[in-house]
Amino acid sequence: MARKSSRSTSFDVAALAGVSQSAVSRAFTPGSRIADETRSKVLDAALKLNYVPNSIASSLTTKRTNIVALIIGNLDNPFYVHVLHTFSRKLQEQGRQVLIFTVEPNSESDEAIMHLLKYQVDGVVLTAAQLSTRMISLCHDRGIPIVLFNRYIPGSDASGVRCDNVAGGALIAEAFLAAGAKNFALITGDLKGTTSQDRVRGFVGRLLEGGIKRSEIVEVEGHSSYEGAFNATVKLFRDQNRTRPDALFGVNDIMAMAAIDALRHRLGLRVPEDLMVGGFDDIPEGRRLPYQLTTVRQPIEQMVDETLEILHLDDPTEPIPRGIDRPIKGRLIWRNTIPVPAAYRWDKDDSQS
Amino acid sequence: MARKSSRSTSFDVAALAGVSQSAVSRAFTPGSRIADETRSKVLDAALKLNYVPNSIASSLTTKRTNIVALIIGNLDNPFYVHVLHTFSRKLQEQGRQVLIFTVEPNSESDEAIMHLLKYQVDGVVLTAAQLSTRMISLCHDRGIPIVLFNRYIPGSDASGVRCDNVAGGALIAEAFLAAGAKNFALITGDLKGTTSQDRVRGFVGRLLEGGIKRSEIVEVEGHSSYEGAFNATVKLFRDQNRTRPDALFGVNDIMAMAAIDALRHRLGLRVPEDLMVGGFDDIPEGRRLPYQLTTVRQPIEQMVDETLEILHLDDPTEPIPRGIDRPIKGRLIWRNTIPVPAAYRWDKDDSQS
DNA sequence: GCTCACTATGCATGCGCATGCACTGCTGTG
DNA sequence: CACAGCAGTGCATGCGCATGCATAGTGAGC
Repeated sequence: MARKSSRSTSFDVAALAGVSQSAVSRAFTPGSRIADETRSKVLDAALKLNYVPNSIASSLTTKRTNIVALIIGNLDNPFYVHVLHTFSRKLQEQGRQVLIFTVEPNSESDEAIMHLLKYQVDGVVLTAAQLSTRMISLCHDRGIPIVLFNRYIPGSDASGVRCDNVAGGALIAEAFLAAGAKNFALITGDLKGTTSQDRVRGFVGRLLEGGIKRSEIVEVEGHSSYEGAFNATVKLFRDQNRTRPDALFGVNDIMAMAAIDALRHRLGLRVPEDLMVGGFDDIPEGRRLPYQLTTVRQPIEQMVDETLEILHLDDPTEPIPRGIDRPIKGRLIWRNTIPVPAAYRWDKDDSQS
Repeated sequence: MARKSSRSTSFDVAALAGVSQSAVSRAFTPGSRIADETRSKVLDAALKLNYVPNSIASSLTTKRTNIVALIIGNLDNPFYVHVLHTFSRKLQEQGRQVLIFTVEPNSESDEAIMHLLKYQVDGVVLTAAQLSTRMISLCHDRGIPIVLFNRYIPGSDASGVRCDNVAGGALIAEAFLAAGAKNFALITGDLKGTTSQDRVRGFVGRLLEGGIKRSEIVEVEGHSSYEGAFNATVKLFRDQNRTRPDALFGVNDIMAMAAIDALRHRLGLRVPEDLMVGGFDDIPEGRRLPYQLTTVRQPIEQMVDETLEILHLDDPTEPIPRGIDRPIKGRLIWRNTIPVPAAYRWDKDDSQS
């Protein structure tokens, strides 16, 4: 049997049910005017014929595809996998689906945008990738809302939702200071990304307030990968002629975990005894026994909810929201890679949720 | 400005370029008869108008959406994330996109199928989820090829690509035997899934050949999660009145890593000195220093390639391939959680690729 | 019993593009 | 020089459905 064989249409169903094609259409359109009796006649016929409405065809008239594009640049980082999962779950609950566009981490996503425009998606979420402002207006002009997730483009009218990374970086710095650290180091991915940038800024800023003028900042080439951070850590501690850092901030959990592995298994140092480590994201892997990483939790659920709210998928007549910036506070999760100062002990949190 | 504002159509472009709408269509259709001069006139006009072909509309006539549905049940397992990534990358190279359908691990994906049928996808890949045979024929009847990835439904005419899990399980058993293990245990997820089933079968089968009649099999409730395996390991070694196992097979890397964490950090045992551990999948996380997991590598690239080959997306007139079963051999990767017997030392492999 | 208001339904049309067919004009061949 | 052959183009149509509009049917109110 060749493909495209039997795909019954609303006309087939109409014929079998003894009604008009419009009736079939209405039977499958919630909130449309149709008698219960007619609807069930239609549904019966549809069942017999294995009819499923062709949403491609309906998109042509409604101008809604119920598809949301998700541009994702770093599936190696479980944090973004979690983000993807959360979007997919929440959108499915609304009867929408995620169309994935994978791009090289930190590369331009302009090409992805050109492709997704073809698919007439209802909205775009961009995570972990760069984007030119021209593309933003291309989307806006065509009435497609786009939200940057955990990044922003200063001075553009693109809307975005992000963790308050400056405040988050400061939380780690504060934890280090409270735990009595003296010499600070930081490992980050590409500083072109606003995410890393802000975390570094928040961290260094808080240190300055604490009277620390100097800290070692290592920018890993490429994106924020485990391997990059591992090698950077080894290098950092091998080349060291000056005093060894006693506090290391990995700008995300993956990098912090890589640093811990390098410290323990390559450099023979103990965490947190010889050196404390802080991370960022709170990925499930960091909660595991070998790590028990102290980190800043990004409230993914809330961030996704805010993103969907800005996208306004339910009401395409609304003007596209421009220039919205929703920084959401993260929360410090005390575990075992930073010694908990007595003053903080009450809110140590090791929960899984 | 309201949405849906300016979305120019092929007619607009045609008008500006001074040609007919058909010419515009042809200008964007590779391999279609059009003079170079006309094409560039059209492309110029299109550029001016920010025209992008509406692939939804074209799908209506061509009956091709260039969308492939991927049903995925377990994004917590990096293996499947890698699978997703590979599919997305390879499909994008062909000008196609992945539409994601996330389902609960090991739950029915029948509902997902009903939804994806609406989107008129060109093909379906199903990973890590159950499926009724009724849904298979529903897809087949409508001319939509579906390939089961790493699972199969015995006796159905669904096609599938999978790692040869029986042979893979046997590889681990063989490694254990060669390393001199005497008492065997195995931790697995839901045995309803053919993947776990086969790995267990291969493992136990090979042990029998080696004269081992008995091994401890622990089936973790729910899906193959880290947490489940961790708790199961603790329980297994605490409740033990008999001789302690000296070889533990985690039916996938995540579970093996969970077991290692439990053994080391909860039970105070050393791996591989007190007890050797084998995994399955070869996820990047298992290569890291704290684990260096000996495991069976699933050749993802090849499996994805075979899947795409079976889907035959380029040639929708071909009959749908039915009942194909492509078991692909995995390869044992020697690392450090099973002591390498002298006879095997030559092929120890620690490469990252 | 008659009209009004409203519900339920059908008819006709258009969404944006691909494509079969007809037509034009041009090149090459005998 | 005549005509076949073909590349290039436009016209018309249909893909499957949603929806505005017209109409038939129903019940309520006087």
